[in-house]
Amino acid sequence: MSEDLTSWIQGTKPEEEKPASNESGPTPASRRSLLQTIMESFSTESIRPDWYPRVPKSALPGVLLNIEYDGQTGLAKLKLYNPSSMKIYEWLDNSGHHPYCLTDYSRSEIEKIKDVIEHKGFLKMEETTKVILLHDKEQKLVSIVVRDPLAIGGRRDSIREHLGREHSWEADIRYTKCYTYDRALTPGLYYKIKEGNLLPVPQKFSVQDAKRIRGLFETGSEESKLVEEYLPLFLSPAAYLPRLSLDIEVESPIADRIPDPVAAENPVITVALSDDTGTGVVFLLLRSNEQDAKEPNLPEGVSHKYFTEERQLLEAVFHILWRTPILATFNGDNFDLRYLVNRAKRFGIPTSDIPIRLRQGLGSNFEAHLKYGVHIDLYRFFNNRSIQIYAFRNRYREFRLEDISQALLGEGKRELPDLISRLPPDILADYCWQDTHLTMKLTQFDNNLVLSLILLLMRVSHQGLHDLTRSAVSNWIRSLLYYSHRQRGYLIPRKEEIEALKGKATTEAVIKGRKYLGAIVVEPVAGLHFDVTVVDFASLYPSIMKAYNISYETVRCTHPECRSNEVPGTSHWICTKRKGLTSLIIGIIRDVRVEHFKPRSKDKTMTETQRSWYSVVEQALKVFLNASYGVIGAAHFPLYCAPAAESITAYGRYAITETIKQAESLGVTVLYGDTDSLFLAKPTKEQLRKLIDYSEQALRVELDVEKEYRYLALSSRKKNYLGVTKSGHVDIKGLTGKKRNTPLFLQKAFMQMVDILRQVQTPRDFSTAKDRILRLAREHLARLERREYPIEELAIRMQITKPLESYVKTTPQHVKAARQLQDAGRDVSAGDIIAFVKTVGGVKPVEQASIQDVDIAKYKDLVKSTFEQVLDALGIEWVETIGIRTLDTFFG
DNA sequence: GCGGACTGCTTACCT
DNA sequence: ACAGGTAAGCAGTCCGCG
Repeated sequence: MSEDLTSWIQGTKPEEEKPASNESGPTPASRRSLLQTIMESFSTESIRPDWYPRVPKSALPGVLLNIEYDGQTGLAKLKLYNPSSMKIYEWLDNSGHHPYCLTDYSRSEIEKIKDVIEHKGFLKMEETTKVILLHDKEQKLVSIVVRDPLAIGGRRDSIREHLGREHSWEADIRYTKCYTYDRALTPGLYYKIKEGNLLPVPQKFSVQDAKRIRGLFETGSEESKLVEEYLPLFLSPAAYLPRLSLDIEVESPIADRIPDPVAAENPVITVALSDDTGTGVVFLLLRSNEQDAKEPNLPEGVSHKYFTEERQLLEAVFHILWRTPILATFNGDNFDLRYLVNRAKRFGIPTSDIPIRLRQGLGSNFEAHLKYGVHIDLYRFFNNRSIQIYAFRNRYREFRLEDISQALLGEGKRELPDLISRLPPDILADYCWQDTHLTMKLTQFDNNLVLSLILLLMRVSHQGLHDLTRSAVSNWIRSLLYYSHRQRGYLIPRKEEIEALKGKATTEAVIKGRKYLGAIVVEPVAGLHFDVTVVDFASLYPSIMKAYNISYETVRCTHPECRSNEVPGTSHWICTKRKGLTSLIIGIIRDVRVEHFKPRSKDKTMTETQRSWYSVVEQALKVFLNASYGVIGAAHFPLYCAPAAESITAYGRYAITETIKQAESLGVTVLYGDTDSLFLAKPTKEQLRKLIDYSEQALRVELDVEKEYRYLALSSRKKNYLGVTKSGHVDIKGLTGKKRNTPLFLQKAFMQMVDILRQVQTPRDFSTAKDRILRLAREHLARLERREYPIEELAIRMQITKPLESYVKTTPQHVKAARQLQDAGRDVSAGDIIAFVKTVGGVKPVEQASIQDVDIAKYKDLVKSTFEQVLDALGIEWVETIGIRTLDTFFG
């Protein structure tokens, strides 16, 4: 398609280039403030700058941030960001690329379909040859090229409808994606505009890293070819991107009710903006009775400005947003930016002066795009489950700015002394500034981890920032795989084709309603165990995909001679003739992560900056790896293939059961295990080595020593244990005391118990620990009896996961409480966490309850079951803990 | 009319 | 809109009970 771009990525020598462009960019300390620079234009320029859009014939290198479709010209539009000048440039496609789809009809057959040939968007037909992976053959197809994306799909009379779905391929890929893949674009890397053309800017990166990574793969292998494509993505430094953050406050006369961003009925009273150098500004609306307001006390570098007219305040904000290259908000998509737009409309500010474009996203979500720059809504990014779990290891468990910043920054929001509407400007300024400041800090902590991660994920998935930060991991993987199909000339199959050819799963899941059998959880040996070694398979499922060549096209392939290559425990077989694409890609990512980036991210001989970069790459790759198996087994995924997913878990079960057998034959007792891990009782070095060698040789998966416990407390419950490592770190898994819905008083009591256990060194120490735990439990039961805890600490906090009215089968307690809140006039929507207490008659929302309402007996039961999970494992009976005599007192 | 046994629903967790 | 497996608590149902 585009020779210049692809050839560079394939590794031909890039043209000479000055190195300036691939520096990480000026750091905040050494450059001028972005916000200040923008505000200097206040006096000389109008709201919307006359230079917008900036579409130069030649421009400094910039990071490719976004790929959009320009409705006016009907062309793909790229946004590039040059960090030194802090300016965005646009580039419109000049290659004549057009939307298209593929069909198996011949030219002459198509000519008979008048609705296609005479379609107003129809341009031309082109013959092309594609590889059909499902049938391992080549096929001639016709590409139908059209003027605009809607001619292909999205309307009732679109071409794909006239061809018939079963005769059209690749007809539901968004045009911006289609363009990205065909032009081999990598968002997150540097490009430049030269004489009107877009050119990649080669990045210099560590020769040593490149050499080491190349060394992981056999010369001439498919892996070694593909890894050349990946090297620039993994190794080019992430640019430092100057940026702004924003937060607004809106007057709201009713307590507990968030102002409606659609109606936008109430005035915007405060807007705070910050840049990454710590420079900030707070705009304040002075209401009539506030003319002698107290001056706000803001940090150095943060100024404030009063407005008496709201319209002027909005216009000042818009003036800044027209010049903002990257804007970070927290929930700006659905609140701040949306509110600003709708509020501006009420004032009659012309649309052409509003720097924000709102778009309906999935569900009830809105998206707010900046017309000039790009907008990251951190709320949406942190809400991404893969980011929460894999990148941030579940460090935050709720998604409010308060929770996330406390967890990641150790700093929270300002406390509100009163309703927003009743606060004087100086307090509002401080409150609003803090939110803006936290939002900025979330993009900066750990060496700009969040932005670097976003850039890496953009590169690997070949998606622009806007889509990347707003879509889930299945989307990222889909994009990665579609890109590879296009690059290699493979036809992207339709979902129905895969299902029709491969069929359904053949095993039966343990859980009713699931599609196939999953992992094995070993029955724990209840009790206290000293000196336990945990071994686990490194990235088990990705390793299996790699080692056993599992992809949608290789499972149940069409070659009769492959049928003998059976998957244990299933009726499936795997291709022996062709390497699967998913298997190839995931295999490379696995090897590069496990063998290169992960060890280096922990290597103490590296500088901190180096380690942090290795760690970013490692985390980004982990996200793709961890989800790669899941998406194949997800029915909505376009490359869904149940037999492939089922084959992966089947090999997983095979690996763990064979390893258990081997351990036992070596004389090692297996105490517990889950999916890819085994807990071994006092194994010797020799036994461990033999076990690790065995899995490598016989199973072709890597087994590593994961950790060593001084002691491990196992109850008879699976997925429940407490282990103390040799270094004194306590691992707690699955225990009630750690769950977020456990009342706070009990979480604290539980942590006190954990602290007692942390100090245990030898079996002898347990009798002291036992006494102390006994006293602890008694103390808390007595305090309950005396109703000493603040009622908030007794609250059970549970999430409403769907709209309240769709709880029709049963009415769980948190839903009862939520309905009471609703009756009292509060909005409750999916995702909200409801805090309630158990009362004698039922439940009450914590806001409506007093300590006297609380049903103490129910809370004692909770204490009992929480403590029991640990005591069980220590061989202590609860009755024994409380003491026979006191039992009557407490449970009489 | 009531309690125990049972199933199903819901949430939060583990890998 | 990544998967399946497990624990826990409660809601709702059925059954037996002179």
